[in-house]
Amino acid sequence: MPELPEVETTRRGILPYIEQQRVTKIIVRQPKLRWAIPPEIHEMEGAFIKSVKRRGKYLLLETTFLNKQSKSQTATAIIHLGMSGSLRVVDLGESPEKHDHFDMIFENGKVIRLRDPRRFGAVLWTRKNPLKHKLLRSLGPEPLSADFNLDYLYQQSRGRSVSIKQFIMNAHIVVGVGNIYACESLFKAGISPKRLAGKTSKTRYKKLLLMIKEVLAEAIEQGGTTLRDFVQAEGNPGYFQQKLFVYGRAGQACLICESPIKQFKQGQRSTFYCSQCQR
DNA sequence: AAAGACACCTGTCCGC
DNA sequence: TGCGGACAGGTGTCTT
Repeated sequence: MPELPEVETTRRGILPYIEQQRVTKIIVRQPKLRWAIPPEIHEMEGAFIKSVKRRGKYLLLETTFLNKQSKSQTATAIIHLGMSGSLRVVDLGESPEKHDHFDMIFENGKVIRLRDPRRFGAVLWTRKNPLKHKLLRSLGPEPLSADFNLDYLYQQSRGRSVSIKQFIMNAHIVVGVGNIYACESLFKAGISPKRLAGKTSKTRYKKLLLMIKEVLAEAIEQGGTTLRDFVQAEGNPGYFQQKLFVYGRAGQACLICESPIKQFKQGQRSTFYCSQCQR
């Protein structure tokens, strides 16, 4: 489900309900997600949410609490939504449904509920700096930051034999560019997804860089993309799907040149593109 | 180091 | 209606 804009939309959605709030109870109905939810997650009970951050598609809920020796301690819940996960704000007393695996209940009567039918998501708990966690430490730069710039992107691409689409979807190169936004960015940049990363000119990368930033920023503004069941934390759909040029439009006319949008597989993922507009 | 295949799991849709 | 198969927004891990 979620790419970076959906995760950011979720972050902004839950933030006002939980920042500085105290967790009163943690409920784990199904611990078997991508990795088992660790039992230590119950250390959250009694903790205050100090911040709600995001790194790539990982949500970071930093907490402070008193440990058994009554010493102030910090730990962070790391939450990933996988392909089908969502977090929403519900009121205490609302019954969980089939795939509602995890609840964080707050003193203010609000509940943050994780629903994830496919269970590719994760809820982890770390006392270290979360950015040094195994899953986060080797991630590439944030796409909307100044660290994701032309010199960096071009240098990284040299010597790479993968397609440019797979290259920009590699989280060690840049985080947050999933299948939808990879297709859309390449379309807007006029670049064929089949082009090889290592043989693409700096001029093309300049355009691509701008389009990745533009597409992601706009998708965040629109509240994410709703394909099937994505809902924001407050239960509203995202609106970016109304602006998709190629994703999910195989066989339909290109909105620019009217030639049919093509679909094929790259590294097990569907790619959508216009062979006229993208070279 | 880089690239490709595969794994995890459920729901939905399409063709017969 | 039912059934089989393909497909879906992600990404760590294992093998080459």
